[in-house]
Amino acid sequence: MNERRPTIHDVAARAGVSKSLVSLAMRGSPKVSDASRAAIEKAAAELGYRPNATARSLADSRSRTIGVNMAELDNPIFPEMLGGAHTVIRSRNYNTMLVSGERDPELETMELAKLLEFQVEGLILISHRLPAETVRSLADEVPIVVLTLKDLTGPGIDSVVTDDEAGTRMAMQHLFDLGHRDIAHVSGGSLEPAVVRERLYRSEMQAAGLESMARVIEGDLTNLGGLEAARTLLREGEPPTAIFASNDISALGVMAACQEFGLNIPSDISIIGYDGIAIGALRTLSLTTIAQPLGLMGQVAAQRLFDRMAGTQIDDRSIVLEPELLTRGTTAPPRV
Amino acid sequence: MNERRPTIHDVAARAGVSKSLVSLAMRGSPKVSDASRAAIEKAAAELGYRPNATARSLADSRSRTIGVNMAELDNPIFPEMLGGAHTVIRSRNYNTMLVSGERDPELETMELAKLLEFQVEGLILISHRLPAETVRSLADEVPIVVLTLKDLTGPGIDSVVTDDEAGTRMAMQHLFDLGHRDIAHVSGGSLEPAVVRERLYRSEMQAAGLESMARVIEGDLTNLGGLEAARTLLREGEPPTAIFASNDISALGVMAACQEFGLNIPSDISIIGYDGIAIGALRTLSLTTIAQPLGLMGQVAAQRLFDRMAGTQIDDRSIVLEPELLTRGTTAPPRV
DNA sequence: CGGACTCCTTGGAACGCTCCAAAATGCGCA
DNA sequence: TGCGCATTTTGGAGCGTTCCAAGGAGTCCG
Repeated sequence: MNERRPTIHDVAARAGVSKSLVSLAMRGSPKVSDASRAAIEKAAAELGYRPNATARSLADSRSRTIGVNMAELDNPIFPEMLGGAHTVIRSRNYNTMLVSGERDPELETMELAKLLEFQVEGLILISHRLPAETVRSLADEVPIVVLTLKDLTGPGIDSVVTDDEAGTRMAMQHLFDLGHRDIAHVSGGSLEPAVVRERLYRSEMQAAGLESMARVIEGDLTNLGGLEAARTLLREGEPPTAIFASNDISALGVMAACQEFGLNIPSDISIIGYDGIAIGALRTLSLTTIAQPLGLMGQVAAQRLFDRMAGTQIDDRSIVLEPELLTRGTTAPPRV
Repeated sequence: MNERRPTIHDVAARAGVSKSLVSLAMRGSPKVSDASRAAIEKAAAELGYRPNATARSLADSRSRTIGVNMAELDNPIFPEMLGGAHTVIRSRNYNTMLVSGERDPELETMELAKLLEFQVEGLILISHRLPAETVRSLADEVPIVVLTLKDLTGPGIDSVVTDDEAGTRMAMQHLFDLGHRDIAHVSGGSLEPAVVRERLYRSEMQAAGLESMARVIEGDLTNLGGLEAARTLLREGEPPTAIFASNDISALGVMAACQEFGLNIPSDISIIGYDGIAIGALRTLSLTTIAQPLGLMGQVAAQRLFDRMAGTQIDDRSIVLEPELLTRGTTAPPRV
């Protein structure tokens, strides 16, 4: 491997100028004469010089790095959001430092601490399991944007979510429009978006005068959870004509259970999910769903962060994006 | 937001000791007396002191950071590998800096340059589009582990792959064992693993005396590519009894095409993929496949990198892991 | 009671860069 | 030729750590 890497001094010596001038030249300052610039560039190229970003960060106390936390890698909505954020971060010439807390709050706290030690200038939490208090205290040191959860507020904290109430209404309306009345819901546990979706499911059923038909089976936003929930439901007796699942991967589990019970989708039973994960579009699955603009959410989150960092005085708030109904192959009118 | 962050000096002043002693204490040196340690810890806690990793990196010229490049986020095998690598990196108390070149060699080169400026101590390339020469010159500055491609060798470069020849043989053997003879292959373009799989498909057909039945339709490792390829194949006339697709996401496209043509999977036609992506296990899909140990590959890659960084004198080489046949629901004996 | 240890503690240099005030250079013009 | 001004260039201080050689404080023993 290499010996010591060339520094700005080496370049300066070789080009016959001072280190300060090299520094200026490397950053493209207009103050450098053409002759000097040429000499410096030549020397740098010959030496294979690479600026040391660590030293630079220290000197001007800007790390040009954004920290991103992703609690779980296995639900594809998170990598999709990451992709969006990443694009914006890169376009600003910043770097992304990624950590993952693996759903363990303690581990997560440690990982975030490391990010702060690296002087990240902003933090994006793509799903997290931290107590609100912890997040608030982090926000004291660096601006934070939280994705998918809006209940968490405080100085320096923004959130980017989609309008889950509207989305759920769209899902229910779609089923109502098709003629469904016996609609069950596979819920998603106690995380905020799942709670909202469940609440709206109930209120929509009620508003349609179908209160008595409302059935909620407990799921957990995983494929297996959806499978088990749907099995439980279908064992109970008369299947509903449609199932609204709290998210897409659990909807896929629901689909599997229906097939196990010999139900044809969508002719015997309709299924609608929530999220709009890319694989749902696979022809093999063709899952009707309420799509969140996942990539866009990531982008907006990053943009917001940069706004904050620029010091623009802005209110802490939730940015709410609109979901969209993607009508695909798993929903149809109920059998008459 | 915060004012100036407290530094080691502030802690020292408050605890009534020298900055050097604080430095020692922060790193848990046994040389510090209990009394001093207690005082320092108290002062640090009161001030909310956080060590500055940037300064530390500069001082001891170790960034404790690994750079990871991921050319594409959309094939789920890459996040799965990332997860594995991530676990190991974290367990060594290192950080992960993630970049993505979006399949654009030029962009990729720039992103990698940034990583090097940040003084990453090692580089993991989870898929990349760089010319061999570029990678070799990077390897001159920092150890590199390349995932999924083994043709790239050179000083300081390791690779982690699975045995694609063995895997393809397993796939073909599985189909032969079921009684298939008319087996087609949806290929995957010119990237190394796809090329190997195609070559082995041909040689296995030949070895089984089925040379004349071998049919290869060009795919590109995407869902859509698989769909189109299978459509082309099925339009041609008599469908094969089985299709071996070069990877899982294209296999899912193949499945969709078969369904379009009214073929029942697996009773009319068997399909086998390659990779072992998590969603293939979804009950709804139940894709038979040759699984690569994706998470493990990431782990091994990271481990290898740390071995290198530790300076252990080791040969440049490919680490070859074994694939595994996952018999699921898309393969069965051919209709007689 | 002095010296030799051991155990703690310390200040200063160094890491590679940016920032700044000040110095050097060049140029036009009287 | 000399002066003022704009343009380039420079050395030194500083960013927050770690490392190191050296200094102080005890302790033990002869």
